[in-house]
Amino acid sequence: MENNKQVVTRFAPSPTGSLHIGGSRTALFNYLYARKHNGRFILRIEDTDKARSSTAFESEIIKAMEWLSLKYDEMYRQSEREEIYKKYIEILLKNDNAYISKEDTGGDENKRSEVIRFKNPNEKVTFDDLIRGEVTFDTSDLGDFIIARSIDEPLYHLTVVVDDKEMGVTHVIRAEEHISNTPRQLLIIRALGFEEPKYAHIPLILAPDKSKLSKRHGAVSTLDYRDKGYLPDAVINYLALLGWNPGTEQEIFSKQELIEFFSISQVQKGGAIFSEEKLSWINKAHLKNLSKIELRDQIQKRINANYKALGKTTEIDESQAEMVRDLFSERISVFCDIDEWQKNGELDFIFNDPNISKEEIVWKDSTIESTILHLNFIEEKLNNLSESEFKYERIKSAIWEYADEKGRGEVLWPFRFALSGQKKSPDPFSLAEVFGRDTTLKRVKNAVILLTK
RNA sequence: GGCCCUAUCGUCUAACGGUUAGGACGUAAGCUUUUCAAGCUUAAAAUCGGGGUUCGAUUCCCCGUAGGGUCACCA
Repeated sequence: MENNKQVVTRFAPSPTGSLHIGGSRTALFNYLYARKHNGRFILRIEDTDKARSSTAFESEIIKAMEWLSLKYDEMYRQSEREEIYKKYIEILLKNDNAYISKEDTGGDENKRSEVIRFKNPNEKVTFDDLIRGEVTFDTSDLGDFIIARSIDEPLYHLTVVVDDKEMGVTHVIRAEEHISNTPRQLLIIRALGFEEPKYAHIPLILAPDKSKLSKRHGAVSTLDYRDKGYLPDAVINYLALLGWNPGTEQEIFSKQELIEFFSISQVQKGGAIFSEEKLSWINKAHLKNLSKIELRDQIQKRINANYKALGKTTEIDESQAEMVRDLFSERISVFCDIDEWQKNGELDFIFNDPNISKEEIVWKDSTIESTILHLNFIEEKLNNLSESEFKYERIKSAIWEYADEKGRGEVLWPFRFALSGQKKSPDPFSLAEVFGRDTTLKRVKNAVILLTK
């Protein structure tokens, strides 16, 4: 067969909307297949419909692919290739495989009175889909379909066939909705005497109600996920797993691993519901691969952007971002989690001394008097630690025995509350370490003063 | 409606004729814990229905059923 031919795949979106998550997965599968087989991956903008295509959408598609770093080797625009299509339309016309047809426009001024139709041989067409096996259509149902508005205005089925041939595309990996387009394209391919590419129709991505994913289901644009703060590698990882499986129990993959393990034969036939919960879990796993510096920078960027969006001039610096990271990195699944905390003021205690509630700082049935006693003990113990000794373990061992004796909640709750002013927060030892000696002692003293009043 | 595709826990999926039907997300419980997370352990949870084929069907075939795609001078 043609096994030694170089693999060429393509992603062929029409710039009539932003790149949605399903399109990204199609692009990904084409990308992975090409890379795996040392082939070429082509981006082809299918913008023959001038009325609906826009360069704004085109650049959005490109931006999304860049974000996911789905690098293509070549890029084409169909709007720049009309001469090529014209040549083939003429061949089809000359060989009597197509003809100019007089149309009844029904008074529609957008419709042409003359169009070019393909002369359908009305035969059964069978192709071997890499995912579904043999698929057969009776093309006599299709009639003499239109392949061009005029000799200079080709339509989808014609341009796809011509481009795939001209670009040497060997594998057409596209969404399931194109399955019924395949017989039409095969008819044109046969009329032109082209070699047939291999087809792989991948299943659709579904919304929770099993309908086709669309705008009304929330975020569907790929760039929405960038804006929410998902990591591109996590999105790729999740998308790959939606409809494909490695045959092992591994779930977290780098892009390199995906290229290594990807295989069309392991692609699922049925549609899959998109689950943001699982995406979020995968994102969290990928977050662990980020360096501490990257993590800090991302957090700083996110927080400052949020302040700006809220119309505040406040900004946090690197060391403040480091504090947030050290205290909260374990709790972040997606960077947009920070938005919520920030909105609820759950992060404020890191940057400013908290306002402490006199009622809430007292543990359960305890009293103000004993709370003061405990805080004084803590202050005294911590006072004995130098700045460089102010580490989690040292702080803990300075207080633990006492807390154990008096009741951990009795001692640790007020300690933590003095530092955070929050009913929920990281543990007091982490807080103390991150805040450092001065801030910690100051906040403990403040709490005592408040309680003494 | 015609044509085509699909069908395993709620969800993503494994099992390519023989398994106590496995894993993950989510859910619940327990452990841990000053709180909240995290972490660890455990549990509940599935082969759409009916016929075949076979010693034996999740797996192969047929018929239903359900869901989806497509039927443009869009792609």
